[in-house]
Amino acid sequence: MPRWKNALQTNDEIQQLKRDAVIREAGRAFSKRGYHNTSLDDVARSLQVSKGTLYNYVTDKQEILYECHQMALDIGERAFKQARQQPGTGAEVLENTLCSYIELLTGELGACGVLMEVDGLRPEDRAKVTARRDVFERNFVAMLQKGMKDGSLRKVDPKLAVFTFMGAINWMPRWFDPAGRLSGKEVARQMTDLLLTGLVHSAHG
Amino acid sequence: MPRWKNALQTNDEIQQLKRDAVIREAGRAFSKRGYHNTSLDDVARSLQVSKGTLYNYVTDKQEILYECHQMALDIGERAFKQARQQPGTGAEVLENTLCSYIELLTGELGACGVLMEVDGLRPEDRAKVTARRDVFERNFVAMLQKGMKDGSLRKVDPKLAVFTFMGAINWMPRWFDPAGRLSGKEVARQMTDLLLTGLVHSAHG
Amino acid sequence: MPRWKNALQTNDEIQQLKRDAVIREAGRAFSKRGYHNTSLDDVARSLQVSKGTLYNYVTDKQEILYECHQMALDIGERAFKQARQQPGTGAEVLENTLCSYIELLTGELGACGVLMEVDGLRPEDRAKVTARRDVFERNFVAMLQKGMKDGSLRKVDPKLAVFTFMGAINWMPRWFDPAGRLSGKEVARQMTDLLLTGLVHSAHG
Amino acid sequence: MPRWKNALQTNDEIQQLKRDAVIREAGRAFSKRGYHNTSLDDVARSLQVSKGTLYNYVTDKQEILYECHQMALDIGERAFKQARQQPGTGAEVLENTLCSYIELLTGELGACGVLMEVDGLRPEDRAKVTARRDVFERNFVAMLQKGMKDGSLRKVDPKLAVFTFMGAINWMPRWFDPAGRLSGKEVARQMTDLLLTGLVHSAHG
DNA sequence: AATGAATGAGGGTTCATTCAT
DNA sequence: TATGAATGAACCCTCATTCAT
Repeated sequence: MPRWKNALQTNDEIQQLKRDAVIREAGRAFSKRGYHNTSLDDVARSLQVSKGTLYNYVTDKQEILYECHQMALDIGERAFKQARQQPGTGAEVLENTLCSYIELLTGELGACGVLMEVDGLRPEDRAKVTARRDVFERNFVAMLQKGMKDGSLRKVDPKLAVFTFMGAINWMPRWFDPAGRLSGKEVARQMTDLLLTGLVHSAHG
Repeated sequence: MPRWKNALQTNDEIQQLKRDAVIREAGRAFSKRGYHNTSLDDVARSLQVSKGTLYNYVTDKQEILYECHQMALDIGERAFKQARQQPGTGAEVLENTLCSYIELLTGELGACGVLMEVDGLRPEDRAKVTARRDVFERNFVAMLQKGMKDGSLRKVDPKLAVFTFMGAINWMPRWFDPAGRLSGKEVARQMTDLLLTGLVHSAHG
Repeated sequence: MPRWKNALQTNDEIQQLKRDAVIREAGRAFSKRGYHNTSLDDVARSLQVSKGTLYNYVTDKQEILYECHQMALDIGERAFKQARQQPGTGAEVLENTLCSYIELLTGELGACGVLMEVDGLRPEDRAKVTARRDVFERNFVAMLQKGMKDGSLRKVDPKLAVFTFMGAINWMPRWFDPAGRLSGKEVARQMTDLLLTGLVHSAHG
Repeated sequence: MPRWKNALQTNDEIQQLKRDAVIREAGRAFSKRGYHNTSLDDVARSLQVSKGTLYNYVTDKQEILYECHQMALDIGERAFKQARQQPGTGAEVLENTLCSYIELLTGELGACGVLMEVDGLRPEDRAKVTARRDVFERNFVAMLQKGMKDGSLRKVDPKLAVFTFMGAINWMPRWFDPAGRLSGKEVARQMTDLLLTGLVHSAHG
């Protein structure tokens, strides 16, 4: 049996944890102040290490941005997967998805605010990110269309609805305060309600 | 009678027009790519002049950003004023306001996307902008509360609702294409409907 | 007999007068704030013309500096010539020279302060100016040596004395105010006295 | 006992030494060619580092200028303090002061020539420098007046005398060569003598 | 692995100079 | 001749990145 019951992580794991910390902290800063507004000195200072140290864990700033995009997309896809596993009308699935997504984002606060920073990516990364985001948006659109088909959602322009929702959500890092009046769970619930109730077809029934 | 029926503008007017063009073009670029992502060389190239020429019309980059903020706030206030002059329930007033606001923004496309770039402002400008934006947000909140009082709007957290709306709206420059499938007027109508119907109390009647 | 008794100047004369005004005004500004601290916009504003107009009278900024140097050297040489025409001991000649020089400089206030700005000159001009200045300094040194020979001046290092005098004089534009307490003539008298006789009281006992 | 007898400097000391080197080198260049004539590229080249490196030690060019002013004023005040500690007539005190001041300046060659570059300072620094310089000049004037009162100095306009002395001294960086014919100490002695006793021979008869 | 000094490219800004009117 | 808009080079400054220790 391993000593310390494996509570001591291997060097590789430690490496990975530190790398994650860098990306997470950078993501938080990017979200709040913007990618170009944030210097790696800022990030290093937050982590109480020197700037050079960051380069032990990432190759450059663009890589950090890329990883942030991946994290944000991971979260979105996770929300989608979770929701799809539960049965229900299109409206119910959408509600679950949005609520999960928002709550997850309030937890990983850094991740979502970078979604607008596509220009900072290096071309090959941008292609990957854009492709993945397109899939995400198409899935989102499809989810809405399914709801419209089963009658649980009003018939609206699905793209416009997706963009509207994404805007409302992506704006969150600018105002959400984890230590504030409303918890992440509460914000997720209320915001979902706000966005959705308007969409539920029966509202006009 | 003046020559040319005054169709020829005076030098001062030309100056002003050029200055406006600079601010508008810069605003467009700021909105799409972000303030720090946009170099004045980019802006100058768009206008097909040299970078130095810009300085005949503005004192520095921060001033451009400030003017963009002012334009965006002007638009918001104009929308509020227009809506307030018409009678109606709180819900109706809100609907008019949102619809006007969104449509105006699609026209002045450059203006709205800068609203997140507060850090780039010089301190005294930031104070002015923040103050004005606070007034704007308070008015917005008050408008919601009035609607809740008269029963035309559901009772929700008004601040959260305002932030949600602002997010949806501020995201527009990232996807709206004036030459696209939907006109500005159409987008305004549909988006307002989407955001509001969820808020109308009667929806739950 | 010419019409108007020649009170009307020819075009060439007007040209020349304007050119002089440019150089004089620029010299004043260079003296007070330094050559590189002074933009041609500043000079143009002082003359209430536009910057472009200056180029009708001078080919570039370096030429203005060159002409200022020439003016300052003219003044120095004039002072020397005037003094040499009067008989007297070396001390008396020196006194006359210094006094004339200082007073002339207070009149042409712009000219003297540029003497330190040698680096701004274009190489060929710098060579000319340096050569002429060297002659001036050698004449100055020779004048001191003559006074030492005829016993009217103390034996000191003549170069050091010349540099000391030049420093005291070249510093004047930084503090002399034509509208101030002391007139140019008064300053010239007192400063000459101070430099020649010294500050120690007992020296005259 | 510390290793190497502390001959090895700490990092902080090295930092400080480098910062001093930057300021000193810049001061030398400013003195010889003027503040605006000197680019930081020039200074960096002199120190054989890149321009960006300078910014590890100073915040900006204006700070360098400010520190140069401080150095020059420090030297002046040190000269005053040293002289005041020794008894003697006003004339003797003045002689000691001038001699100390000049000699100190020949050592810190860079420092004195910047005293004319007040416009380059940022406003708050300029206020501090001006205030300190005013104190310096008032002390200087007071020293002269004391000498006039005790009869050891002639009665002359004390302000004019101070300006004359300052001009002679501030001009030094333009001609003094540490490797030249006269040492700093020698120059100090002779120049003080010249300023105090004057050039006229008969004064000592 | 961590540091901090050094580098160099890029962007904002000024200003001498040119040019069409 | 006078104007003022336009240009482009030069400079200050920031910051991502590298490297010796």
